[in-house]
Amino acid sequence: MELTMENIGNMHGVASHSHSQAGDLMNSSHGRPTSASHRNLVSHGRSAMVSSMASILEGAGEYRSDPALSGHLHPAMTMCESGMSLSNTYTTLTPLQHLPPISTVSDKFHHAHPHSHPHHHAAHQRLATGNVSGSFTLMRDDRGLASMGNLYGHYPKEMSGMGQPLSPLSNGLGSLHNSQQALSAYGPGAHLPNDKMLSPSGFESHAAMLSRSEEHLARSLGGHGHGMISNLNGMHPHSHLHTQANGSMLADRERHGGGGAQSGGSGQVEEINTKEVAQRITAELKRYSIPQAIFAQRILCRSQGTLSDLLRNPKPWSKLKSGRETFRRMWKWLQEPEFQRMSALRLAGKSSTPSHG
DNA sequence: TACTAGTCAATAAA
DNA sequence: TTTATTGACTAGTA
Repeated sequence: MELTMENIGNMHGVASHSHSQAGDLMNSSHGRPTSASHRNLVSHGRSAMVSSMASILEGAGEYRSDPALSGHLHPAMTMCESGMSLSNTYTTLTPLQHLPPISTVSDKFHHAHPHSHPHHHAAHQRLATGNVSGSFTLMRDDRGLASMGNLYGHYPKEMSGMGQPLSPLSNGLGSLHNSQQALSAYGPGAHLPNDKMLSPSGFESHAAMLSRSEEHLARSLGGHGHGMISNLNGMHPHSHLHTQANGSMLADRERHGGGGAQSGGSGQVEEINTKEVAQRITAELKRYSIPQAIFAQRILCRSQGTLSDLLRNPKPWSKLKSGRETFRRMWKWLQEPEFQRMSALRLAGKSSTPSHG
């Protein structure tokens, strides 16, 4: 565990100076967005998490709410530069170098927009952190998610609107309410190739698989997890909460992969329910008052407009090509525990204030 | 060459 | 201030 921290810290060190576009975002793009909205949350004193998240967006260097967090936890940091940072985050659990995800894509970043995005050069600096696997996945849940539950449970506005009992792992699944119908209207053809992820049969299948992944968390969660697992296993196809935690967004990925497709359900994914991911991301962003621009830049390495479009008009996984990477990142981000998500956002912000000191 | 997919930057709208 | 929309560009492929 400690080793992990060291590794992470190591990553941190490496990444902290490899940033550039993220910093560029904060420095030149908006400076300090959401300062008003998020403060709203903070003022509520909902949770250190919220304040953290808020501070992340606020000063990008003010993040002082949680020393433990700001201390050394940024495995997910700027996935843009580090690219596979997140993937590695899970490597500890399973060999997920299965697909050529972020690394491959980030590889494109170099030449993606050499004219307008010269700062992308940082992308290839993606540290060869193949060993920097952050096994936080297990260690943090115990306390991390525990507070997460409260965190979400404290959320006022969304909660009032959602009116649904969020489990510690719900991770803001409030959006699922919408997703339900959204799924129905998923594109012109509701019966797309990836429709299987929604089909009852497929549901049970992947639901079972998911249970495995969730089980990991459950174990860490202790008692909390059981309920979740039960839910996942039950995965009532008729229930409005059909989409459970992280896994539910995934199509029956391991179904055909088994071991190759990240049995842990934390890293690699064969298929992602883009609609669900979009819904959840949207919900999370709202929950934390995270501007699309910030999330898009720091987590996805995309522009605000792109993110907006993806969130509003997510294409079916089967129709995606290189665009899958973007959704993978979103998905991975959702997989992250709250504090790690913050780290990801904060990281960029942290490095975005080099000239500050 | 034409088409598709993914993205960005600018701009409009809330 | 943030989000949504749009036109244009680039890359990959048939």
